[in-house]
Amino acid sequence: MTAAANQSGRRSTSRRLERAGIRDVAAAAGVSITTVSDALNGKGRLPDETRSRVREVAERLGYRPSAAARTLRTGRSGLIGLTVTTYGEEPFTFTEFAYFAEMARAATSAALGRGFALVVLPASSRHDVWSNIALDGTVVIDPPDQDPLVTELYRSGVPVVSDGKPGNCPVTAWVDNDHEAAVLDILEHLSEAGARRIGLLTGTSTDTYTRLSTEAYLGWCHRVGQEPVYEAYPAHDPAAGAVAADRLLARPDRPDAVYGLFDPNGTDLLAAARRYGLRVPDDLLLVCCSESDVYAGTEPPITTLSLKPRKIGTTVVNLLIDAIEGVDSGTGAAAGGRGEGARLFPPRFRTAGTGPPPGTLMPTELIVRASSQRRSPRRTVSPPRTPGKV
Amino acid sequence: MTAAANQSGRRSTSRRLERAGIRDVAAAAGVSITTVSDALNGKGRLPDETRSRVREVAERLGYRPSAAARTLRTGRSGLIGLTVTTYGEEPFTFTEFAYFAEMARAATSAALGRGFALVVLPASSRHDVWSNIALDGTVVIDPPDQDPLVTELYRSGVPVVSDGKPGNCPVTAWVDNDHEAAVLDILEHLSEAGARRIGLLTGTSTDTYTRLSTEAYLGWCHRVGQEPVYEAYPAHDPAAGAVAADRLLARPDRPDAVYGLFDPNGTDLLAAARRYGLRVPDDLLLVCCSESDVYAGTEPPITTLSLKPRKIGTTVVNLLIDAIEGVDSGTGAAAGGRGEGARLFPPRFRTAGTGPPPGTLMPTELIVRASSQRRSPRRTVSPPRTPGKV
DNA sequence: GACTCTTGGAGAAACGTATCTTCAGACCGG
DNA sequence: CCGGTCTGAAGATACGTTTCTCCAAGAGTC
Repeated sequence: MTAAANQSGRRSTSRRLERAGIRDVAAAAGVSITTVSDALNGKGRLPDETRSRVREVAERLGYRPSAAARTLRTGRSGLIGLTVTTYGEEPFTFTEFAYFAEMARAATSAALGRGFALVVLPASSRHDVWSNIALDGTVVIDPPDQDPLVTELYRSGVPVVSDGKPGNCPVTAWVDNDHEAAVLDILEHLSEAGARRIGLLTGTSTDTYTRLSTEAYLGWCHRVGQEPVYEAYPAHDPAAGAVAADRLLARPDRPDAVYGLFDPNGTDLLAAARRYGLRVPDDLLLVCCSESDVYAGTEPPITTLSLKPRKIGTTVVNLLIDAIEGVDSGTGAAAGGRGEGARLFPPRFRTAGTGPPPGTLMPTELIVRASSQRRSPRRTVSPPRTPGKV
Repeated sequence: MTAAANQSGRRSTSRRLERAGIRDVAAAAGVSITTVSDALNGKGRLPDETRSRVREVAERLGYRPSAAARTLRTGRSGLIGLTVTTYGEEPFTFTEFAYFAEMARAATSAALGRGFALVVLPASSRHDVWSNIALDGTVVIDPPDQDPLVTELYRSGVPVVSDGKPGNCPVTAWVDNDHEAAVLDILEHLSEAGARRIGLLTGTSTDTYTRLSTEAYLGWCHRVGQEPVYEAYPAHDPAAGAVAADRLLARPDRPDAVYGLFDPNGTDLLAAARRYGLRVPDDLLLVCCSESDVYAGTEPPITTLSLKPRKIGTTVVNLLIDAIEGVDSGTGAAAGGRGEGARLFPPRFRTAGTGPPPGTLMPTELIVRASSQRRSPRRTVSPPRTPGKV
């Protein structure tokens, strides 16, 4: 009795109803484990006849390779983390704003298309959950400065791509909109529509989006010679947004045009305007940043800035997977092919060419509707800003 | 030279920069890997001194246990699949409707609280992606009849809990609203507000929600003696929804009250009413099913039915994890502790007590606003229907 | 002083796959 | 007839844990 036969025999007596393993397939097909593995994965040198026979047997037995074993062996899980930011008490904002929802959807779809699946992981989740999952890489949305999580992941060799230009933490790559350009575009658009004093509804948090947008506004005010007129509120609190919108329109130096940085600002501003008897767009021009199409149906329809979350999600995931597959093939070839000599120059992961990580800027889209035009409404689209490496 | 020393020596010379493994920790702490494992996992019998020393060394080396190895050994990945339905061309609806978004958020949060993470997997995704992931269980949203995916998962021993009463496929458990009761509630509410002829805006798809709701409406019409007045459209197409809303109000037998089954119906109906010069609620009473709070701010505010997706998401996940942990401890004890004798009664997974899978009905909430009341608006909440096992 | 318990911990066997290495035989030119 | 190449496939090892089994030494007991 050979060792193999003994093993398979022991298996079959001690556990009956378990899932079929590769050994069972091998035994049933009368070949070795190696042959089964090769046949199923399209590797090795096997005649087509053997290959198809093995496949057939595997199918018949309902064989499903163990993902865990494969991951352990190959070092690849096919899993990508999707980190979502946490605001306040609520577990996480995920889908709080349409932006996240759209972005996550596109990211999931893009990942799936390349054979990866997404694991949703709030940044606030317990460390043990994080480290209990074999991730090939991580997408992180708008990491705060010095994010310890990102830093640890990056240091432990997991590629990290961020949506939103990262502050101080090292990432493999990042993707963001050109927020400054977008804000300047809008301010210019409002000025052309006749605005004399443009106000801003912004947030109190320190994420990149809020910061860059606000700075762009303040810089523009300074250049143009307008006194800044803005209200800031905690963006995660919708009720605070309504209050802030009201406050903005109640000021003695009430603006005649407002840009709101967050999704629900449009309706809030509209409601506030109504309360103060302001007609939009006649007395007040309105633009807000939103991915929602409800603003096409409001009275009047409101001009919105889209950050194109779908494009961003897709790009982020593709960059990440490029890094995952690139890293692995690169070190694999260098370490495997060379032998002892290579030790003099230990392969550095992703550190080759130390410099700022490559960033990509994505164009935004201004969807012009009635709320920001004093003349007849007409729908235009801003020319796409050329995306470029930075 | 002991075997262990030899091994660790070989390791350290051949691979320098790799992550620290449990062996490295053991060597550094001067103990065996068993002790390290026990110390870190709180098992075995070890004095606190040893435990803390090992923990400290592990911390110093930045040791992170390999999730893949752990999963392979324990058979548990800590991963739960979240299947989302696919409509039409788009990859998947996930977050298309606020319902899904809320439900997914609650599910993620609940899972995380119990140490599990969620993997988002469209039902349409390639089979190889599914089988490449080690899932401890799956949440499936509104599975169609005879869903092959669900059937295979269930048969291969993976617990499956569905959101939405499943048609013909076997599941471990399911959770759903009492859609029939909810619709009857609304029809009654509208009747009390003075409606003489109630119309329905429904979908053409065959999912449980659409089917049960429509049937409840038709049954009610039959009982009350009203001729049904409804329009159906493909729910995944927002444009078709607007058209259907228009069509419904353009009919010669125009209803004086409408219930819309899908989220955007409220605004669509409002717009259509405006087009036909109908005042809400004076000429037309309106209710729609939605989780969005934009309907609190419309003119007039619209009464909505909430399906309480958060509760459903939480419940679904908790049921699933209960099943996961229950199953495992059960078979583990039976198979491991008994030895040969147990073979006479092979452990059956989740089949004990063959009958319909346990279902849970969750109460819905009717948020009454101005659109469905002819008198002064007042905000009430329907008494929670008693949830019960079926 | 022989005995049982208890404590602290080591050894080694899985878990199920992928892959590196080896090997037997067929084929082939000289 | 013989060394070499090519084909088809088997053996063995490693991936990094967890856990079952077992052992040595000290503590208590009669």
